[in-house]
Amino acid sequence: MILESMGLERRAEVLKAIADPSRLEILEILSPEIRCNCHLQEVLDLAPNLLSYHLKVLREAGLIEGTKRGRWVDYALTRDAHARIAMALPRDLAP
Amino acid sequence: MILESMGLERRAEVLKAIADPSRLEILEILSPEIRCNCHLQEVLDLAPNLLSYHLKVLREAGLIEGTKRGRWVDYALTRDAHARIAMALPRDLAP
DNA sequence: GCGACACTTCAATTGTTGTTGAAGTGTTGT
DNA sequence: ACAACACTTCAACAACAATTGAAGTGTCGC
Repeated sequence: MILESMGLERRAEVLKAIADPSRLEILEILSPEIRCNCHLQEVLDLAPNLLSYHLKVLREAGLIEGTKRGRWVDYALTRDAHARIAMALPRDLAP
Repeated sequence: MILESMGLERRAEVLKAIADPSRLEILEILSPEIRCNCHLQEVLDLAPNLLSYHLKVLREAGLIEGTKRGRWVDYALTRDAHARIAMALPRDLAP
């Protein structure tokens, strides 16, 4: 995907993905290191299926990706998570 | 308001405020210069009351402020709009 | 293979947000 | 004062997102 060509709608989608307390927390847990779903489960106090839902939202926004490892799934930030967020922010208002 | 003490909920609120195509556009119009509501009206193609609604959301997030000038209202980014957005973003994921 | 396990998906409900049309507030010009 | 104007607020509706409980997929150990 070419990040430069993100329209307003797509940018809003990325921002919506991070505009939720649980998902903010997930991103911050994943920011320094890869973590399995089970670890998120312990830390976050969410129903398993609800956690799955939030992970899906983040996946569809292109911010995280999961790789299966046996019964578990290891989640990590995508390589361009930073860039996607940067592109989504209002121009000249990024930190 | 002490920006450092923004909890997850409050941070998510700020992000929700900017996670909308119309509001992204408003912020970018306001980013270089102060603009009256009437100008936004012309540019944005939104019903007047709907524009008012979106401006209110941005106001309540502390990102813009309006000052009355006769029949019009001049809107501008707040001094700490940048900082609020920076605080709201997931740590270590800001550009 | 079978049952327990870890997670995901589905369908249904609830809760929030965006949008609309009508009424309200205050300002300008006559 | 009055009417036209610029914007805001209100109440109602539609669209969307979050949450729940139940069913589904695939993996591990016996």
